[in-house]
Amino acid sequence: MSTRPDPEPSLQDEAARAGWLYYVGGLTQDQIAQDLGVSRQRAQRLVSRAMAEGLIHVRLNHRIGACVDLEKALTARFGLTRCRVAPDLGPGSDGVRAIAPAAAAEFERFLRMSDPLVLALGTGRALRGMVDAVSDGIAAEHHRLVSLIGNIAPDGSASFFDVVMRLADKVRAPHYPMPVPVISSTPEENAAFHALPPIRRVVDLARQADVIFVGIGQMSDDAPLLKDGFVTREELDAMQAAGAVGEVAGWVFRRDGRYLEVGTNRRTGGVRVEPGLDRPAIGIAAGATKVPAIAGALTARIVNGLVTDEPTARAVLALAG
Amino acid sequence: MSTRPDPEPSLQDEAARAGWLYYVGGLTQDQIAQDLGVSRQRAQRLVSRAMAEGLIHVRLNHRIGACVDLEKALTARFGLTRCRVAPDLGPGSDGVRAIAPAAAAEFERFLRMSDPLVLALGTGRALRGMVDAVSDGIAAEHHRLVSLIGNIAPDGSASFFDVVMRLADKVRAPHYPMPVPVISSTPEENAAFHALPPIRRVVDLARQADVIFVGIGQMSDDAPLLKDGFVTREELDAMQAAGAVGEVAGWVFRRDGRYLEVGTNRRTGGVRVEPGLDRPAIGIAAGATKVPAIAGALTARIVNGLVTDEPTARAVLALAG
DNA sequence: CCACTAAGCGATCAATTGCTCAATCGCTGC
DNA sequence: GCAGCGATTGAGCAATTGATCGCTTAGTGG
Repeated sequence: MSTRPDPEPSLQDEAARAGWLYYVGGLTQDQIAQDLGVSRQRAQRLVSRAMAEGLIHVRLNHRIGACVDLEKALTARFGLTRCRVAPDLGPGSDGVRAIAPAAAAEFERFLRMSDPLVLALGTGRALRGMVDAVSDGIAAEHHRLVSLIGNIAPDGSASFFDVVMRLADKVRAPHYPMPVPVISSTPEENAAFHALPPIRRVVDLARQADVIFVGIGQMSDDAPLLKDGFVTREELDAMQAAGAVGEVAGWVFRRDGRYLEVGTNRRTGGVRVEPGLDRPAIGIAAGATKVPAIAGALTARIVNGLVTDEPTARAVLALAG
Repeated sequence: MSTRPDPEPSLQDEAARAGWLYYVGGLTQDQIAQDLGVSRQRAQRLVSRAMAEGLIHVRLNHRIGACVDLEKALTARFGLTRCRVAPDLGPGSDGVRAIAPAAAAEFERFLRMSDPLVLALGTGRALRGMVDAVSDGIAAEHHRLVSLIGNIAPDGSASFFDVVMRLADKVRAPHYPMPVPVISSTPEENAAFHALPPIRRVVDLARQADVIFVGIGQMSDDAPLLKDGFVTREELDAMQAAGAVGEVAGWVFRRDGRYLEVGTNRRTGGVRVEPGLDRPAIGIAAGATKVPAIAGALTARIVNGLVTDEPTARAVLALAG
């Protein structure tokens, strides 16, 4: 119908255009096919691809009453500076899916600030989801992104630690990974790493971060630290016996949010998030198994802000009354 | 399935939740119906309502190559400070639909700035669309919104002029309407209005605006000024004979962007956007009939930024080559 | 040069969705 | 008290959509 003189649109361009016509324009896939001069099946695949690759962002522009109430309750109970509760996505669904857009929006608030900031980040699935949901094209060259946690895994795989890198790539900000083992095999090895001047500089930068975003891990039998091979079954058992319920940036804490003095905490690299900071320290976490961990981190004010979902928020309040 | 203890969710809450489950969660309407405990038809109506009421925002997160090229070409040709070109929504569609999200994003950039700004706005369908697409919940109490154009219509209807009010309502910013006739019946009446001290204060505020957002109207036979009854057929004919092609905030200009010295310009209230400002003056406009008007406003630098759509961008470049 | 693999394409078909219509509900005014 | 009126509801149905399958094509390695 409309003649398009596109010389050579990339596949992504075509997918984006199809998604735009479908979701914003409200055209049917048949019309899109006709407009783009392709078969209907191809149009359908383009639309689906646009969504899958995150070319189309969908955000909820209404504060659902029940969620606002939970935010208020959490803020009051734990004295939070920021709190967002995303609506439930239904029983079968993944908490990370639900909180990723809200977490991204929260993060973008800081990205858009005009004063230069140092933004410190942990790792984990929740943060990964957040980064994927951040809009690209927000230029943030004036901010610095620094990792709180080491990027050397026991098996050498670094795939899980590119949160800062992926983000830096998206927003074109300088970034500072933490080139130390997540957990060294001995306290001495850890100390040796941290004695090196280049690493000291990264650590100092992370310590002076203006804003902190971290996931919160549980220390139950399905602990991420165990699944990813950072702690052994025996170490986990020992720390559980010592009261471990959760972990932030690899540092394990008890039910009341106090850090353990034993176990892998003596060998954990990177920067520990100190309780009671006056700067924003936002926890991003959702899921039934994380409830005690989240409650602990909030109680001790390891984090003073929270992004979570509806069932988790309810459970945390029920647990911590 | 999941038990929801919602005491009394409002209709909007329910719609928002349904939309969230559908668009973000990817559930089918049957599942949503089951989850919310309503019939499938009701779920479908809630989802549709969520979209219609703008509770769900969809944004394209990819710069389509062809649009980027047009932005570059317009920027180079007219020396613009900002330029956004939204993809075509297809032949039958309305240009305003296409540019509203992009315009809103542009506007939100300024809203989010931490320094207090004076933001001046015109009127028109394009600005109205932009305002509707602005996310609510961006607190902007520190900015001031001021209208460039009078809010007294010949027939007394003010429905068209609530752009600033609607916006102020959304972002909770103080706002300053311009309580003068859009176009007075005599130059003397206009002068009398502008001599009043309270009006002088609003005018002064608008003159010192840090950022300006305006629509661009055409002066062809379907001119908005004529349709809305601000000028008579005879006045339009006379101004067309004098070379009128477009209008910004009610002030009529010629093909080269110079303001007319005749016609209603001698009686137009409010603040004229002066050519060549050093502050951002963003035009929001799309549509085949507006092409000469847009080209004129760009040529004379009445606006130094533009948000438009793909076919309009092509046409403007073709005309002003 | 040929076999093999992976990716993309179009057709068919079942599931999902959105629209129309008649019935019901709740409210207003007589 | 009841007729009238608008809004809301559920049922049925047609259009739209997404998945599967076999086929073709392009690229790879022997």
